[in-house]
Amino acid sequence: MSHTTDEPVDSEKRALNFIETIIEEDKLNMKNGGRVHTRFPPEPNGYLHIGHAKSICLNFGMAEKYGGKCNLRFDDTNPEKEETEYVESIMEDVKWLGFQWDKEPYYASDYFDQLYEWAVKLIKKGVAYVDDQPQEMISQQRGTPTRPGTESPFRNRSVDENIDLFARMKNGEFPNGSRVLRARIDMTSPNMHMRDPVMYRILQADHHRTGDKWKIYPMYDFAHGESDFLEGITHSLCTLEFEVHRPLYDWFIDQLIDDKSYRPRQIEFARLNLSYTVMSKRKLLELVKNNIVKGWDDPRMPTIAGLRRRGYTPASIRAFADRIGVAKRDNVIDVGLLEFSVREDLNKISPRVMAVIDPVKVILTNYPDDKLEDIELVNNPEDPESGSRKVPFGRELFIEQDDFMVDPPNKYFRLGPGREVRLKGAYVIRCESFELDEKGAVKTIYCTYDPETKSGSGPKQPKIKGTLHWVEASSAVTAEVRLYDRLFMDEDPAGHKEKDALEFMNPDSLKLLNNCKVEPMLATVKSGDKFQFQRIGYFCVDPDSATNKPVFNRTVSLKDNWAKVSQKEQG
RNA sequence: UGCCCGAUGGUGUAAUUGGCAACACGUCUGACUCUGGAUCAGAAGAGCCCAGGUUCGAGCCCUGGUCGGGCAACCA
Repeated sequence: MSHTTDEPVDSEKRALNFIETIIEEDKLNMKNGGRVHTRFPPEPNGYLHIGHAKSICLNFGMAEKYGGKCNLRFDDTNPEKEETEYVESIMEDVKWLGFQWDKEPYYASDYFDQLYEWAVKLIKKGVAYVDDQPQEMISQQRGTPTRPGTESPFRNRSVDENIDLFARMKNGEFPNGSRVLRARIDMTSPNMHMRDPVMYRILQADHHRTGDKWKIYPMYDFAHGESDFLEGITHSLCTLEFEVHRPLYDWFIDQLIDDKSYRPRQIEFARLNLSYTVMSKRKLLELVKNNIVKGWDDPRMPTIAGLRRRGYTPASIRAFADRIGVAKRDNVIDVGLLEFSVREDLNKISPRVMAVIDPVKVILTNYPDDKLEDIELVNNPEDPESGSRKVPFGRELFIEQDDFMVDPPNKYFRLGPGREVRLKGAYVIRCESFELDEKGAVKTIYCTYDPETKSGSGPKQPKIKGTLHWVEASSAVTAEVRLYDRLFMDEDPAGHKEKDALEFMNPDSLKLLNNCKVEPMLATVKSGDKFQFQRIGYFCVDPDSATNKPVFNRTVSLKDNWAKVSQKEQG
């Protein structure tokens, strides 16, 4: 009963998921020679999203865990929707997630010749025929889930006639849509997919790889199982909606291949749903087309490109995929879990910096006018290797508006008239007075500092509850910060029968802050750089940045207990 | 009136394959803290969709329901 080889390296005897259980059984029984070969088979007609990431992690993960291989295969059987642009973005995303496919990417279109040959073989066997009927007629004859279909009048054509017609379809002798090749199975099958499914349609369209070579294209159902077979796939992992297709795939292979020593096995799992977002390509496309977001890589999008721009790390997405598990029941995963996964990773790796996103000026009335001193700050307390840096400190500073209240409640550990607070890494200051502008907003806060309390070296180190982050005014760099929130206000925006998801858009999903003050070092930051803005959250440099004009995307906020406490107090 | 899946704390996933339900996130306490972060310690929360049956014993097996999802593109 011992699993002879390939025990998972990460030890931790975590329970197996149902797919791992199947794979281990298959290996034990030496099915397909005990090999494990999976594949990730996207259609290049859109950008990958977090749901695909689940599938990618699963497919590549199983191959990795069991010492097998995983192919990247583009299911490009519909030339009307597919483009090279998508092929490239998909490859980029898979690599970025940290996976390497076996050899070169595969394409279903590489098999068009083989598929054609196989179709002819099925015709010769008498299990495929050309149907001259229009689409509507075929669809009508298919019946409904509860009513059997009826047979096409062309179903019993001679093999010769079928061969001839199919060849002429291929040669482009017939207009689009005028004829199809169908499998001859069973029009009364309780499984709709077995009711003489279409195998080939006439489509005089240029294909992104085969150009104008083909006038007919195979349907996904006829290409997919065969592609798996041709690549030696052992475990074909896909989402639940293909469960009812499986008998068809098996039927095709059994008709085509007599030697039963090797067969791919399809295993279906439930697709990922994330709360407060939509996951279908169609809906995501709608968001892009209607300019609700700024593109496929808008940081609010659940696309891989969007998450990347938002500041998510590959490791965090892999950890997320790992945590959500795989099963067959419908699920809606709390976005909070995704957020937890980034925080966990970013907490370990991101340098802490000082940034005030909603600044208010503080003047230290007893601090020398022209003096600037260097304050030494630790880069990342979670990572001793990360060292420290110097940040200027002076008489005029910025702190966060939120960190000052004219009339603060008891549990507010920050600044207010007469209150004391520590400036991170620097001194304890005391608020003596403040000044309001015409609108009644706090304009300037006047404080005194206690030179004896300098962080570390000062003789006085009083216990102070509140510590604030700050930025020295004269050296501060002005930055733009983009605060993102969930795109939808409903937990399951696509789950309403009578309402469109777009009715649940969150009007505040993007908040632009143009006058943020950040420490000098951040003037020369690079796109993609990640930081923790002390006490605020994790931020990532957006490609829109320029030297001295950095733009930061908020990846995720820090957990905020004060927000909870203050909310409770308000009732 | 058809066929195929599924049903375990708020969410997701487990249960050595019949022996009184575990883990993660979340929630709540408390400790610690120059990030109200992190970390650490602890707690609450399901009696496993329902009803029968098999069994000494069932979340795991059987039967019948209920509820949820999928299936009727010349899409994938």
